[in-house]
Amino acid sequence: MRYSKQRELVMQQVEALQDHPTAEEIYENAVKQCPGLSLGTVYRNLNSLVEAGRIRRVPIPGQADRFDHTLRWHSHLYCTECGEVSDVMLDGTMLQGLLKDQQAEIKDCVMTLLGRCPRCVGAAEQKAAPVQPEE
Amino acid sequence: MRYSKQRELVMQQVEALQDHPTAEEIYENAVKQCPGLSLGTVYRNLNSLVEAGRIRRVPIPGQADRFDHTLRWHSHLYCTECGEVSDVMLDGTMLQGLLKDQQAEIKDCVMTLLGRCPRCVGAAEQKAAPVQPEE
DNA sequence: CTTATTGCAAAACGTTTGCAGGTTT
DNA sequence: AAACCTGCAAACGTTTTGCAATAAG
Repeated sequence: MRYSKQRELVMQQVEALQDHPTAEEIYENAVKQCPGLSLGTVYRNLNSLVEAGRIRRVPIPGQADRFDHTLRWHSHLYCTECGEVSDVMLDGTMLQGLLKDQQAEIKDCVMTLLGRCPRCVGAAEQKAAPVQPEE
Repeated sequence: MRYSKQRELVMQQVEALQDHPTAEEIYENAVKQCPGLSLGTVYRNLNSLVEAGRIRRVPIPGQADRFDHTLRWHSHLYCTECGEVSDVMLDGTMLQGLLKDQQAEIKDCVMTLLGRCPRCVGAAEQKAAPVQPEE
């Protein structure tokens, strides 16, 4: 990955705006320091930074993705009242307690695991070729 | 909620297609039994069925929402290889073990909790009026 | 008869992409 | 000079919406 002023600026903004900004918010702040910057470039750079593992993507169901400078594993609480997204430190054993938490009022939990299903893992073991490989 | 042929058909399809269908897939199957049905109507009915608690929405990051007839709490595994979405029975204490599961290979976990953050819960307790209430 | 629901088409939304020109190495 | 990166604008896929017509209670 080659250096670019725009990418470093995007990286800086994700670090500066600690409140899980959207691409749009990052753009609005970054364009002040780099007039002419385009939203498309912000999206492209967010994608490469996520791919490079320098930032994390935080998908909020039904809304624009948000981005997070914190790399360590954690969940997010989207407040259905004020719309704020806050960090929730969570490592498995804490989940059960969390769901009964007194402070936050958890109404629902949207969790999607990404990985390979048992069928694909099994297929790879046996033939080193996956079931229905795609793009 | 008034009865409608289209809504019951959508409900039927979500129950029949157990593999977490998208709105598009539900439409393609339903239109066979109801020529002239429109995709907009399918979306509208999926929304009211979710709101009524008769079905569940399953958001897959970066993809179209899927829908699920199972109401009890569970997570979903989106296989990054074959694209299939399967159910994962999961109740807190199982999470830690699951993340080290031998069968499925979990690469990432996208979890968003929905609820009210401590600030909003606190505000409601004190003044019975929330911080920045919205729609 | 009143009002929810429909089909249609247009638009909204977040995001990606093709291209021609500019920047980095 | 080669490859990458940019701005711009157009296009994308998913979902929502305004409207006049239809169907349910």
